[in-house]
Amino acid sequence: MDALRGYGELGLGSRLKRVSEYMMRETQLVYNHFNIDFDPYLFPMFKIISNKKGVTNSEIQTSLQFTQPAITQSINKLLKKELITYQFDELDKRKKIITLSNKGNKTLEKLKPIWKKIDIVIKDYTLESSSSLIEHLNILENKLNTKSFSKTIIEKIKKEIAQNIEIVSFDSKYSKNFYDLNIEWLKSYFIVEPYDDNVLSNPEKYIINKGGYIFFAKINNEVVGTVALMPIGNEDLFELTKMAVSPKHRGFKIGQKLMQHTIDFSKLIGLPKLILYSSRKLENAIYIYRKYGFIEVPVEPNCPYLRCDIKMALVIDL
Amino acid sequence: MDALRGYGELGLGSRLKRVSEYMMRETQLVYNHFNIDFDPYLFPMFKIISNKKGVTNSEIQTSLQFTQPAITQSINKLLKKELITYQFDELDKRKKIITLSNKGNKTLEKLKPIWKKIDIVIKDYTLESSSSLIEHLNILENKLNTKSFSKTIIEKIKKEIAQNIEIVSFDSKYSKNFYDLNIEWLKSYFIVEPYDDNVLSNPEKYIINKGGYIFFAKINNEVVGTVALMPIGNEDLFELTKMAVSPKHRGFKIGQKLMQHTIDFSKLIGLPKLILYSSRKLENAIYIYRKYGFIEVPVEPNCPYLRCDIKMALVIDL
DNA sequence: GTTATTTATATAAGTACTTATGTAAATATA
DNA sequence: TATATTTACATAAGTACTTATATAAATAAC
Repeated sequence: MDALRGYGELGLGSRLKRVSEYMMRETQLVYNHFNIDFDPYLFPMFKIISNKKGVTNSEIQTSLQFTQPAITQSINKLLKKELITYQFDELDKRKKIITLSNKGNKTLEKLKPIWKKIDIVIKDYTLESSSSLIEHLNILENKLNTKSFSKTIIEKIKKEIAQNIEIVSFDSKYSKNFYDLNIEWLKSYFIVEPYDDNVLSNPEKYIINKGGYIFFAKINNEVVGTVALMPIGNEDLFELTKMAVSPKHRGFKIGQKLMQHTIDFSKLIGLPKLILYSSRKLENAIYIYRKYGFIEVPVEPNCPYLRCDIKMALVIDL
Repeated sequence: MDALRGYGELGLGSRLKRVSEYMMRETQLVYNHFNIDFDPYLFPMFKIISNKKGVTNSEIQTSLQFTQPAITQSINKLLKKELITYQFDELDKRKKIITLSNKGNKTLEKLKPIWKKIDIVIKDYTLESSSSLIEHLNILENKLNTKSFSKTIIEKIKKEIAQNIEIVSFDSKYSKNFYDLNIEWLKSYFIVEPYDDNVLSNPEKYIINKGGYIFFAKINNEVVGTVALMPIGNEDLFELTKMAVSPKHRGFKIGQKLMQHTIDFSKLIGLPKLILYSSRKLENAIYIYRKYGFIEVPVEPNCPYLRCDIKMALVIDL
């Protein structure tokens, strides 16, 4: 099947190239997945610039052993992406002193955790003793064939992020987050009813002051999801509502974390039952509701939301 | 110095690429050195075509795991170099059945000994146990930095060729070789005197029948060099003359092999002394003459060649 | 038995480098 | 102090791939 492997040491050059190109492509997929505008080929240069705080074209060249035009071209790409800036050396006007831009520093911070995981995975794949370089390549390619490099990395990162989700209670400083997170899915799936806008704009008035609760999911201090418990009529009955996750952070099981927290909290304060109104359009949400034990019940005619076509209930085992 | 090395596993992709490109460039230098019109990037494809005797574009593609346009483009390059031919499959008119051309087979034969040496050198560099892929790359790059890959390969091949040089005595079938080999250096360094052309065209008449000897150096049955011993006046005195090595095969110590053989032969048949006429322009030749014990003697005024400005003699220790 | 899909190959344009060459500032040379 | 050389960077064009798309023959679907 794989002719190159059959050629042993003779095919080493072509093989190194193949593995390299595979890893580059896969790393690009990882960057794309996390919406980072970066390019694996720019890694060595970007790393040098970030390490040395002020380097010239030719300094990079001697560090990397690429040709000088390759460095110039990469610098131009980094400039186009606005990740670096430069100024001319005052003593030697030919020299361009290159540093990371603000955007570059921000991107660097986003890249660091990814690089960390890449390093871990490659170490996991390659820190194994073997009797020849070819054998090491075989080991590496076997592992890459079993499961794609990008998938492995992405899953590891997601897992770590999921573990670092923090759930916090309402604070007025989160009011804007509460509005933004909810208006996003409302706008994209339905039309925003005036009552919606009122509640979302004044969560303290409509939820907290009426004895309700709002929780937020945070990753590295960034608010990425929310959910609310709102008392309705009967003192013991609460509606689970206003659940939202930022589009950029979907796929990290943030919704499930919020749901688990809400149920745990309800148990803690002794709420016997939660209900919720939703729409069958929101398949992902319904999936989570069912997964956490919500069961479909008949929708009453005077349902509070126009978009509602499903009602679910969860009896809490106190 | 080498930033990429400092980045460890994280820089693996870029590093594999760097090593691969280095090996490709160096392999190209080896092919160029031996005047073989071939390209290291074409190796995997060419090898498949030569192994399978009749393959299609898509068969190559599945064997190599490159993209299909890459295969089409390489096929076009091989066609341009006239190394392959193709014909359409009779059952499926879309399929191009590709085979090596005559020129391709000849090139393959030239390539095989080079590939053998490349394999040996890479094995020498990489068949070493180590605890990680990165460490293996370090070992390889260290060795490649010590001495260039191309130089190592070229030297090994030359050494082997030098060991396979065969010296044979005159046979009329070598007459044309004798002429061609000598006329080449005569033309490029001097003007061909009528007497030269006569002698070179009729070696049997002018050398063999007069009691002289001609030897030829052969590599794989190809005549690559020659030298003659011609009796002059005195029965015991012979002139070493008409020494020539094909330009393509210079650097393999063929001249030295011919010289050693001539001296050994002279000893065997009891010649006490050899003389030769040459030109100081021919530095490489003079170097060999001195190396094998020839000592400069005064040039007589009636020197047989116009170009002659040096006479040398070797007294043979019988 | 026509139509849709798949397969085999070709073409076009883009990318990340390369080699070759150009330009301007700095430094060495005379 | 004028001129030659070196250094720092830029530009142009080529290469060995890539992705996207086209085309024609073969096969499947209806």
